[in-house]
Amino acid sequence: MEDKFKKGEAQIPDKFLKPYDAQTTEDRIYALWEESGFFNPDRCVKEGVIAKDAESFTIIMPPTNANGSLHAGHGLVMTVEDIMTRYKRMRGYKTLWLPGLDHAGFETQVVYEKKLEKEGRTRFEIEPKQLYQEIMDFTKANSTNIKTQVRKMGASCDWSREKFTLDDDIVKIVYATFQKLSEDDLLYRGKRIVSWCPKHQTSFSDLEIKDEDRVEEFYYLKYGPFTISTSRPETKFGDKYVVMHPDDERYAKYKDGEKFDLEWINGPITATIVKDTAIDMAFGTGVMTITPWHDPVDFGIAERHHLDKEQIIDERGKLLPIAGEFAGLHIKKARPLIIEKLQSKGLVEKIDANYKHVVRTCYKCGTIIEPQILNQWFVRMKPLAEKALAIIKSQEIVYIPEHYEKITLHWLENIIDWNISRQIVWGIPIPAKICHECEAGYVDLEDKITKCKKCGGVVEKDKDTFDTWFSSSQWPYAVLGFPDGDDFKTFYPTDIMETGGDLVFFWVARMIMLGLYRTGKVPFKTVYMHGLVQDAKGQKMSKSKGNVINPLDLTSQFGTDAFRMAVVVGNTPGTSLPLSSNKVTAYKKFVNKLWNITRFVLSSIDAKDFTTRSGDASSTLLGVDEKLLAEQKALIADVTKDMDNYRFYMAAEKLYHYVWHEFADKILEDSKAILNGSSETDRRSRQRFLLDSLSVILRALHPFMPFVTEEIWSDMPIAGKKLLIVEKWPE
RNA sequence: GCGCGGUUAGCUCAGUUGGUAGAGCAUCCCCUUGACGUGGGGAGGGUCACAGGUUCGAAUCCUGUAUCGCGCACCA
Repeated sequence: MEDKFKKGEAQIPDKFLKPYDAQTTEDRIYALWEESGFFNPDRCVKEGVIAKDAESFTIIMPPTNANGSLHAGHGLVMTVEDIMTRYKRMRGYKTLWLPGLDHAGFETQVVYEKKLEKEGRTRFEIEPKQLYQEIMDFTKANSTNIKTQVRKMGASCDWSREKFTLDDDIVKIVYATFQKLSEDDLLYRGKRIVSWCPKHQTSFSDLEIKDEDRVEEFYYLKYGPFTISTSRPETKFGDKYVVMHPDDERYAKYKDGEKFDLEWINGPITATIVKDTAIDMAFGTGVMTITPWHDPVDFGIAERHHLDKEQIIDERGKLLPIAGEFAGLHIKKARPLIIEKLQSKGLVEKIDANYKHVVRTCYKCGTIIEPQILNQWFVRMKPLAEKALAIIKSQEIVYIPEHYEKITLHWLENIIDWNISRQIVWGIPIPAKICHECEAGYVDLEDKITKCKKCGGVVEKDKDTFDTWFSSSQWPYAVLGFPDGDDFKTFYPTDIMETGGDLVFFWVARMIMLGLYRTGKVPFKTVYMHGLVQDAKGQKMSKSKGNVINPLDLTSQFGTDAFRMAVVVGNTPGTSLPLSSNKVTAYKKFVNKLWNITRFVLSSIDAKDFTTRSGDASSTLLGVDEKLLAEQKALIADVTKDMDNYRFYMAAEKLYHYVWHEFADKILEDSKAILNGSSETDRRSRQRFLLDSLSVILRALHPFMPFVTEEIWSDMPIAGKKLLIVEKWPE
């Protein structure tokens, strides 16, 4: 090894004679950053590395679900947001990246229920209070784990400001919003048809429903003088209204409100004719019977005509006494038996076995959603959506990529009221009282109401909890201490909301609406949607497919810097990203390349002669090096433009290409001759250029590869240097 | 049905106001050179899905078609 360096005069640190060891370096460097306090913008100002009057730059980290460990998607989030944060910090902004954890109501409860299932237990046998405590313990245990993992990713977020969605101050703000919505008549409790999952025993908003194409049997049944059709004969017990279009000439002789008797599943009934324009004359026979309790369209018709509504199926999916001999049977088992009976009575006209239609299912367990009429809290969305629409159209909030704007506008224009009640224990309890007698509900933050204002009946606490998105949609202003906190004044509105495209309605649109509603300002100026991480074959990662990549496996194998480069390069916002270990390997080689470039550069100079910064009197560059410097400056300017326009994939690739194929392959190779040459001035000029270039490269790569660059920086012979994390971005 | 995307080298994808098609990986050939073999030099490989249109000029803009995704809404 020694003779290789015989011509270099300089002594280089021993560590450069060995390969870069990411494992031991990363934890050490992260500890160094944390001790420095530079993740905290206040500390940066205090230490004099950021100007007191500097402009602020804020990213609120999407609160991580505290119910498991990080997956590859989190790895991408942490990487992209850290790149933005480190870049802005180096540009001199008062930079805040605020981390948080989400109790993730339903999601966490589902995870915990699976755990219970494995232990042979079920949530329905556990006292709500105990269940809450168990899940809280589970969440806390996971939180510690997750925070360690976020650190592993190199996230330079301000841990001193970390928040949890169940923190007292957050809950207080969520409650205040609930009350304000009520005062502004934007909140109501209503007996409305909601989407109910019979397995999870809770209602959902329209977003938690997944449509699924199915081929099923479609039954044509005789209903008095009519033929009706249905895919769900098990709901038909209580059907006593037969509906047709008022303009349908085939049925012109029947009048609205006319009654007639007929033989039905369990005996003779009296039916009433209803005329409604919701009927599609071209579909089936143009006649249908309705089940208002279990179908949204039927519910609408019943509401318009003030018809009776009867529950047929209970919360567990079993038939109620109205089903007569079938009562107590699960609908799945009951269907063939009901058809059998109908056939024996001669009421089945025909069965179409290949009926294609869409079934609404629970997005989590795939169980068929059973619409039910329930008393729930709803937020009137139209007025909130209108303000959001205006703001988005005025470009006060910019979407990257752009097309998410159109998708959002479309959703907002067709928005329906938001059911925020969930029948699960894990969440923020709804601060309201419900009347035992008449089911009226009252917002009651101070626990004062004791009697129903309508009927005088006894009231008790609402047992439901908020939809977790109701609290997370208030996250940006809640975590900053709205309305009086200093942070709120300094850092709100935030600059960027960086998240996955799958949350565009669930979270982003609702944050905009509630942010505008509570603070009168947008919660963020830019929405940046990263793509979903897929496996090497381009398939979505899922636990059931077994192709989930744990980012920590990759970082421990290849180093965090390599992982970060792999998820950034080639990842344009909004498109999905296939991740393979091949790609990570390629960037591990790049880390090694940078390491060896340093080894060459440091061994090429005489350190004691080069401890000053560029621009120093002794650093006059000769023509060739001046030209190289100009090219380098052009590259950096280009990269800076990419950074400012959120084209990180491009910035990273350009730097990679420059460092490897320009600086290493050409400049370093050419340098060998110059450094060996007889001209002292040529040699000095080149040495100066190499050292300055390495300084520029390290600073430009730092947001992408923070660990290895910081580690190398610590050995750079530069006078008055600080930690690289707070050095200036090159210009 | 309505809406939003994609279709570029074997694979994964870039291509920033229209100006001779790019990268990484893979393949093939050559090379122990003061750092790095986790390296260096070089090569092959694309009618930019298809058809029209605008233009001096189109991967890029417009129209249509095909095809693959995704989202939303639904008819009993």
